[in-house]
Amino acid sequence: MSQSDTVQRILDAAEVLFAQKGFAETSLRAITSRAGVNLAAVNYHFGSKEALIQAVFERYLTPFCQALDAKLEELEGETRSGGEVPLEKLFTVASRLALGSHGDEPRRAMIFFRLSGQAYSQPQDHLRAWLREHYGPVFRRFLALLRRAVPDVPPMELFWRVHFSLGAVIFTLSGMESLQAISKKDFNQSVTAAHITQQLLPFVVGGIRGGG
Amino acid sequence: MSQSDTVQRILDAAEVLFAQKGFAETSLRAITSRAGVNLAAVNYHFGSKEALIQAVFERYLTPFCQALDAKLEELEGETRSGGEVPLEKLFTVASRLALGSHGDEPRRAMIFFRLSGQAYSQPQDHLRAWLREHYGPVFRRFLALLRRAVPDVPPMELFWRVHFSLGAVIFTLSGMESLQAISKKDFNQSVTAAHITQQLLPFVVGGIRGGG
DNA sequence: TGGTGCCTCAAACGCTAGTTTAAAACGTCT
DNA sequence: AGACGTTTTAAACTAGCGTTTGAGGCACCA
Repeated sequence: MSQSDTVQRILDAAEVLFAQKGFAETSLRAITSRAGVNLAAVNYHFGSKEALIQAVFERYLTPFCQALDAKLEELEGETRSGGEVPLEKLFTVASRLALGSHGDEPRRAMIFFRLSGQAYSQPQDHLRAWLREHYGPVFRRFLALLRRAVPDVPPMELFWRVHFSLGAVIFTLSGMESLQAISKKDFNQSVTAAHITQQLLPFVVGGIRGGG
Repeated sequence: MSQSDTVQRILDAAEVLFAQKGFAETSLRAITSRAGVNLAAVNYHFGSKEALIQAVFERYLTPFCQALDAKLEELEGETRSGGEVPLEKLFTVASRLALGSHGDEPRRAMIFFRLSGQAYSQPQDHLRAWLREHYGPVFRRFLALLRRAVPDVPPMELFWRVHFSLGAVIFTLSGMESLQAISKKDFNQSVTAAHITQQLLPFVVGGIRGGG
């Protein structure tokens, strides 16, 4: 078993367990047991539990943000010759990337949204600060394109509405499995990632534009 | 120190600390220390930490849900003679009640929204199930009025959009203090509860109606 | 005054957590 | 084959957790 193998197995196990039970409620013993590695391996390879949490985020977020950044640059290029990117297209691009930029099934995206939800509801802002520092620029780039897509919405209100949208996405996907049960019971219809994003798009677009 | 005094002091301390640091990260020792009572008092008066968490929710939610239920009944009465309650009015009523049904400043509402966020991102659905069981009927009553306010939105989509809205609210108010910092820096404008709900209303209304 | 419930208190219990240690195993190069 | 840096292993350590215990305090009524 090579080094990277152990590291990857730990990351895989941690990703799933953190999403399932939260950071505090997931013990290193549970992670290493699931990964089939020794308990001490986490502290050996990552240094601490906190560092492991950051590593889990980094492994997912870095490819996604690189892909998003490239795509946004492409879109900026298109609009340099006048016009702006439609609101729907911006969100479609982002969601398609979030769901499929890793080559694996969108199940991982779900797992990761759950993680994000827990990161945000976490008190200590170590993690939040770290996320903002590392991935803030892409977010601001997205926001700039957004501003040109809805020029009639004042920047201040747009800022808030983007956060509202983020909340809708993360919160919903965080509570997926319970919502899945409700939805199945009330509407006899199961829930897929594609299905949810399909529902999300009109809501977010309507919300950003504002109503009333 | 009378009994109810100790109980209330524990609830006060727990409410703040749970919101600040989460359920798992808040120890009974921290709670009793802040409350100025003995460690064993929690297990004596509430039985367990889990029961204390439920008690915190109950103390807040019961008055709110009673007030909301009464208000909804009143609205139903108005519409019995034909017509339906406008979307804006439904949400205005709900938000006003959430912010002011306790006689104290809306700061408590913020604390409570943080709690809700943590309850939802929590893995064990003991709490979620308990909340649903106790306060589900009011929610369904609200949903029924909503359905009549936007008859052109299919029930399935409305169901999702309501959850998206809930997510927007809880997520935003959960991350308040960090958003406060950003907003102050970028827009030189501080953030109040009234201000946020004012921003939320058009977003939620637009989102529920849907755009695109 | 003595007894009866309710409450408080300091101390301890059992347990699990993250982390550390030192020896053993492994792979690689001379 | 032997030495060396890296990785794995089992075991222990320290700390903090929720909970329990039994003695003590306090108000109230006979």
